Amino acid sequence: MRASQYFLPTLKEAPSEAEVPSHIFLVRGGFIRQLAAGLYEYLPLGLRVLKKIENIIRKHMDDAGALEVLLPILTPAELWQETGRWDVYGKELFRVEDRKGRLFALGPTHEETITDLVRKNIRSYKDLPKNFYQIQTKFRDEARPRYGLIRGREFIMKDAYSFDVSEEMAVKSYEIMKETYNKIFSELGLDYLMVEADTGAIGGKYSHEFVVKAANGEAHIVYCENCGYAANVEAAKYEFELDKLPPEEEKPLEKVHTPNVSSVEDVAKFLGVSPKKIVKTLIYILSDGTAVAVLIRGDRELNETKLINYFNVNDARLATSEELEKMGLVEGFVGPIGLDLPVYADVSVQDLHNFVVGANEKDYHYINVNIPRDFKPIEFVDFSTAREGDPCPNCKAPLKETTGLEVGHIFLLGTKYSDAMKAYFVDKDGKEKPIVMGCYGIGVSRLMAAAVEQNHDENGIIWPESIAPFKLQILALNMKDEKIKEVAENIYKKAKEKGIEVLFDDREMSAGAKFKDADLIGIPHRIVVGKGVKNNVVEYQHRAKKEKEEIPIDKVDEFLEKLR
RNA sequence: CGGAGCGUAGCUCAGGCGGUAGAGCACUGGCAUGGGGGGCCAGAGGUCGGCGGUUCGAGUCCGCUCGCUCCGACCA
Repeated sequence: MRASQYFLPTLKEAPSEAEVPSHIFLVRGGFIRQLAAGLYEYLPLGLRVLKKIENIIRKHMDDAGALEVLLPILTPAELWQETGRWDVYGKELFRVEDRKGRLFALGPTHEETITDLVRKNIRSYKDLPKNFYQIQTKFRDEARPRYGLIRGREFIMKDAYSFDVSEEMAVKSYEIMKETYNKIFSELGLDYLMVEADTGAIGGKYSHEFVVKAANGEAHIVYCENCGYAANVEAAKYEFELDKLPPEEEKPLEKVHTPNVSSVEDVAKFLGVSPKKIVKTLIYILSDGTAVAVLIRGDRELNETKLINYFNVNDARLATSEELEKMGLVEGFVGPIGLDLPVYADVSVQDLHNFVVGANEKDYHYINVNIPRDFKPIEFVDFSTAREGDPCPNCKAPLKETTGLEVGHIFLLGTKYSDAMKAYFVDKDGKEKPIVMGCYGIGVSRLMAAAVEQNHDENGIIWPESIAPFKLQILALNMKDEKIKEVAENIYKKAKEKGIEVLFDDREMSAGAKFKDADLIGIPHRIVVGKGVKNNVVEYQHRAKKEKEEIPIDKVDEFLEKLR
């Protein structure tokens, strides 16, 4: 491709709305443009990268026996109502109405559609297993789109759905996808982790996330360098047994005056005790309307995902000040003793002795509280958010924490959707059974951003070889110099003949501008044709490296052969 | 959805005391150049996000509204 005939609208300055490296460089390099919040246009250069990513995914999905389909973006509301997600999915679902007033959703994911297709067309165990996938635009009306391609309202996703006769077989399908995903992310050249995850709104029995390590990532991960355990902090088990305080003899319960002292830090300082001996009492309102009290040790953070999962509700939120007041509670001094609410406790509170809680009275706390002498929680549950330094649930070594971008997520769904939508098959024994499902997503457009987050320097992008828009870039530094032009044209012709994807910068611009553009765009291999032609040499440089190498013009052919 | 910031040329931004708008880069034509966004000359480009109000007069003041971004909540 000749740069003079291509479309390279590169920018010298970062657009004011861009904050993170991937957003800045993808816009500056002429890969994407923003149309509106969370909506991006893919320019020719950007689309080349996107297609490369898609094709790597496609190749591995096909190898794994998955079958590509293409489902409508519009999905009838009735399907969403069947599974109940028309209401559960909330405002994130883009809803549209046709001329007759029939409601549709712009698909944010396609469990409903694919399950409908399967229930209408698969009747027998002989038709199973099946795994269908598609690569398509998805729509989610994000409350806060951000970071360019990392979180858009319209984005490209590869979604796959497996259908099996039993959970045992579904686990096999799941394991095949796990392996396939590892192949895909390896080939993409990314530094990633596979982590245990929560299933969230998609639901299901268990799931794994694939997370690309990145400073700007929204996923919080703990991992163990010793045994390889890795999990999203939302899903990571908290190994409290190793974090317990030593046993103590019970002291008598005492109410103490703590004027204007309510936060854990303040109470700890005021009473001269460790935050580990203070127990927070949090009042949560579950989405079914019930209020519960949840206790957690002062140094731990409650994990709402674990709370929601435990109570099996759609949502949970902290009670507001007004609600606390209505219940007769004093904000900042809430405690479990004499509390007229169901009390649950995080495991961090188990076997804790002589601790501090609010006294349900302004400016008073109880000290030397002990379970079960002073109160008794209904149950001890793991509600704690995992964090750096916690013991690994497998091997007890201290966990490390990191942030990353979730680029893939696989779920063993079980029969959640097949039950709701009556997707049944007739088994060998002649009985009708629900099909057991799994679903598997990859954020294709987000991957493009993730690759840049992980591969850039101060001058621009350094594309991994497998997804670079071109493999080779030729810079002719002075197109008015006949010799330079001739040599460059010749190399370009040869590279094309060898089937190398090459971008030939034949534009009539200053040399400096060409170098800057080349660095920004980040094509891995670069041949510079400049004043060296007088000595019959051209220069080779890899985008990721500083060193330059001189190649005699008559050896260029061999050199290109190596690039093939 | 809560909190904050910002909308002026294609891009990045200045002007803000009310008196009819500027820079750099980009763009067009020309010249000289050609190894890291370099130089010179000439030119084109704006209902100052929108609506309404105050005023003789509004980019500037006031109200509303739309858009974009950031922090948080939420979310794959």
